[in-house]
Amino acid sequence: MKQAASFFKVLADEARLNMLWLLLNHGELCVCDFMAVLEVTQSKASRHLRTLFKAGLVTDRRSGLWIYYTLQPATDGFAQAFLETLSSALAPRQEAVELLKKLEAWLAQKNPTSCT
Amino acid sequence: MKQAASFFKVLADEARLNMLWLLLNHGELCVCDFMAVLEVTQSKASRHLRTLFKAGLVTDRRSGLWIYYTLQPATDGFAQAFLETLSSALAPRQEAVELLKKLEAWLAQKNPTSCT
DNA sequence: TGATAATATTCGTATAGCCGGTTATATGAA
DNA sequence: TTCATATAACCGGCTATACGAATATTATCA
Repeated sequence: MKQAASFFKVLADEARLNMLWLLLNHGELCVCDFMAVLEVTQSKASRHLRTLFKAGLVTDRRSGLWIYYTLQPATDGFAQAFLETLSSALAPRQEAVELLKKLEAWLAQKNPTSCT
Repeated sequence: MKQAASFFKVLADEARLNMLWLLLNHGELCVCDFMAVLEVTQSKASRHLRTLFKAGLVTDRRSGLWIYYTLQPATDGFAQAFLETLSSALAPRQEAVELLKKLEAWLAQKNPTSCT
């Protein structure tokens, strides 16, 4: 039960929910993608991604200067079930749809070798 | 998204998860039932039940001195989906099964007119 | 009315979590 | 090696939340 509570603590933050939502719909994203799409500071983006990482919900992969984050597949069964529910619960929401649009727009115009 | 985050904040506490789990498996319970089964102080039991109430997850019904709490049916759709997932995710857990046993034992020996 | 039982609320405190700004680390390029 | 970029980690400050103890509220009963 304690474990369940700490899992929900990880979900209990808007920034982290946004990040999970993006990752649920787009394989691999780097920190600067989150910064751009969610309009958060580097400090904030990195911090929350590490939280997700420590919780075992995402993995990272370094490629040069950039670090890509991905959803960690089926770690837990418990987490798996809730992420699926989360995905379907968010999908119909206006706000969630907009976020994905914003992500696509950002990726389309992003310089593939520089974040700035 | 903000709304989703605050929903998970409500779930992000062991005491509240325990309470929801009991309510998912047993229609109506009064505050002293939670105190006995979860072995928490009156203050703690009442406080967390009010939190669930304010979040719209449970309703209350007064009968004499006692106040009975029940799951609020299908308020939200969002909440509904997660409570179902929660129920199936917890069901196979040893700890959760034990809690239900403890609840049954308590209800069986409980004096129906007095908590003490 | 007074006493008692069940529950809610308040109070003071302690802990946990979030934040932006700053610094440290790692990588690649000149 | 030096410089620039991307990211992580650290540092105070602030806010939110949890807790037990004490108190208030509400309902019942004598």
